[in-house]
This record gives sequence, structure tokens and C-alpha cells, in this order.
Amino acid sequence: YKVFEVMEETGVAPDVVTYNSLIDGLCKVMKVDEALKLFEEMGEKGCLPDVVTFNCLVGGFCRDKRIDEALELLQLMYERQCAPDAVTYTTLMDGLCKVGNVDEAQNLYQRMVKQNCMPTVVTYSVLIHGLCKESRMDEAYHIKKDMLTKGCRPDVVTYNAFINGLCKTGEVDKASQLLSEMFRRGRRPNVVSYNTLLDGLCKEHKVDDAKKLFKEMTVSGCAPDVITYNTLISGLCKSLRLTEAQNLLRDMEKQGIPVDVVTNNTIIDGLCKVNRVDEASELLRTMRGRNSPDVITYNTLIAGLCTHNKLQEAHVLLKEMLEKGYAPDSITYSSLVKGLCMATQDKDVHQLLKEMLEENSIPE
RNA sequence: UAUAGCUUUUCCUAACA
Repeated sequence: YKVFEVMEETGVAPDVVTYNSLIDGLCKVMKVDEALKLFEEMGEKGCLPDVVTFNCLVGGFCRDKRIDEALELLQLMYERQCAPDAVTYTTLMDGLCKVGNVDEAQNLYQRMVKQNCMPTVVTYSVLIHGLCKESRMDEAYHIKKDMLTKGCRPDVVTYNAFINGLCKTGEVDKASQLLSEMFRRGRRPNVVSYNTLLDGLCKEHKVDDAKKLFKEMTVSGCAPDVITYNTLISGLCKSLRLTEAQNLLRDMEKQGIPVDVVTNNTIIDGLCKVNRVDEASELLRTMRGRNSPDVITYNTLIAGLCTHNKLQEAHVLLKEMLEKGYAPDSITYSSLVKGLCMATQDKDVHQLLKEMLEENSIPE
């Protein structure tokens, strides 16, 4: 904005690329309405929005789950004779998939084809990803066939979507096979491919296989990232193998990979699970700056405290959350409700519940 | 020079027992 103002002051006319960059930036930080203002301003200043302008806004609305408004923009594009391109349609299809409307995404795909707009590998991957998320693997395979007949080869992301789908439907073996297939087809798995499969293995309680795969990935020259570590740490924590998880923390430090909020949240959860709630609380206290706690941090610890019948402390944390401006969500409350239901010291529970209601710290 | 897709953390989650 500052540069933009200077440009205006010094009489350097912003062009469509200037506007587009700014609009996209605003959309990416969820300020779509502000972006929309700029969009209108462009029109007034005689700078015609182009397809990229529209695409950025469509993406902004989709990210904000405001699909109807995104579709209105598509309509506006037709009216203004600004032909939507593959990015427009793909962005919308992705938005539809992410709100759980894969069927509508497929309808839009048909429309795109009717308008003679060529789908790209991204278009297909979006559909495949949407279908895989819904465990509609057969339909996903069908799309893959379609794309191949049209001379469009699946890329790493396409494969990753399948790996994820297979893991989520409990077919980790098939997912592993797909990883091998990637090598054969000249599509080297990337760090996401490995992370996805690692998570699949962990969720099937095959943590040792995951550890093996972790070694394999480094051997094949794929560098682990913070998500790789988080995934493994989570798997180990779920299996109550805290020591190994903490070893991985050391490993991260050695590799120069900084931990993030997720890492800490995962460890907090792990500590709670093995009844080391005090250490978990201590960890929360160390979280500041770039690694400030988030709602999940609090939820995790509150759930841990509730599970171990430390309702007073959970209550204190709830108050802390509110004081610090974090908005408790349905998970916060269900943890607390569960804790209150299972509580063993009945008098205290009633007192606590009364307090919480009086503070308005829990909704009716 | 600007726009689209994949992975990790918190509560609950079937059936049977």
C-alpha cells in the first residue's frame, strides 16, 4: 500500500499488473472486501480488470468459502466478455471441492469443456483430490484415465492426491506401491509424497515402517521438513513412545529445522497422553514469539487436564484463553463438558460449572 | 512482472464385546 501511495503521489500510474499484485496480496490475507474495493477503483480509473484480476478475486472468495460470490464473479466475466480461463475454472472447482461439493465441481468441469477451455493437469488434480477426500477412489481413477486419454500426464501432485486418498481409505499398501510407481514413471516423489505416506503409516499404527520410510527418503535425496518431523512425532506420541519423539526433536535441532506451533502442540498432546500434564503446561509457557500458542494449543492442554480430572486448572486455562483474546471453539467446550461429565469430585464440579456460566465463559 | 492443485497437531465419531 505504501508503494502504491507513493506511486499515486508521484504520478506513476499503476497498471493492471500493479493492481493485480495488490488485489492478490489482499485476497491471500483474507481481505477480499478490500480487494473488491480496489477492483472497483480500477474501473473508475480506466484500468480494465483482466482475467488475472478476476482469478485473484475468485480465489479470494473461494478461500473465504464464499463460493456464491465467486460464482457471481464468473457470471460477471461472461457479461463483460472477459473469457474465463483454466485458472478461473480450476480455482472455482477447488473451492467447490473444499466446501464438500465435488459434484458441483464436476458440473463446472463439464461447463468448462463446453466453453472450449482446455483443462490442465491442475484441473484434473483438483477433481482427483476432491474425490479422494470423499473416499470416492473409483471416480478418481476414472478421472485419471480421462486425463491420460487427453494426453495429460499426472504429475507429482496428482500422485500425492491419490496417495492421500489411499491412506485415508486404509489402503496404505497400495499407497506405498504408488510411491514406487512414481519412480518408475519418472515422477520423483517429493517431500509431500513422503509426508503423506508417513502419516498414513502412522495412522495405521505402523510407526516402525514409518521410521523405515523416513530413512529411505533421506537416502533417496529427499530432505525432510518440519511437517515430516511433526508427522513422525505425532505417530510416536500416539503410540506413547515419547522418548523417541523427543529424540526427533533433538534431531530437528541438529538438522537446523526449527520447530513450529504444530510441533509443540503435538508434544503437548503426547505429554498429556502419558500423564505428564505438568511438563505439557511448562511447554506452553515457553511458547512465544513466532511459536505463540494457538487455539489448538489451549484445546490440547485443556483436554489433557480434563482427562486427568484437573478441572480447576482447565478452568484457569480457559480464562487465560479468553483474557489473551483467543476464541474458544466447539472443541474447547466439548472437552470441558466431557471433563465435567466424567468428573469425580461432584461438589467442585457444580461450583465450577456455576462459575463458568456466571463468567459467561461458556455458552448456554 | 501478477492468478489455480497435494501432506502434519486438539474434542467427538459406527458395529461388536
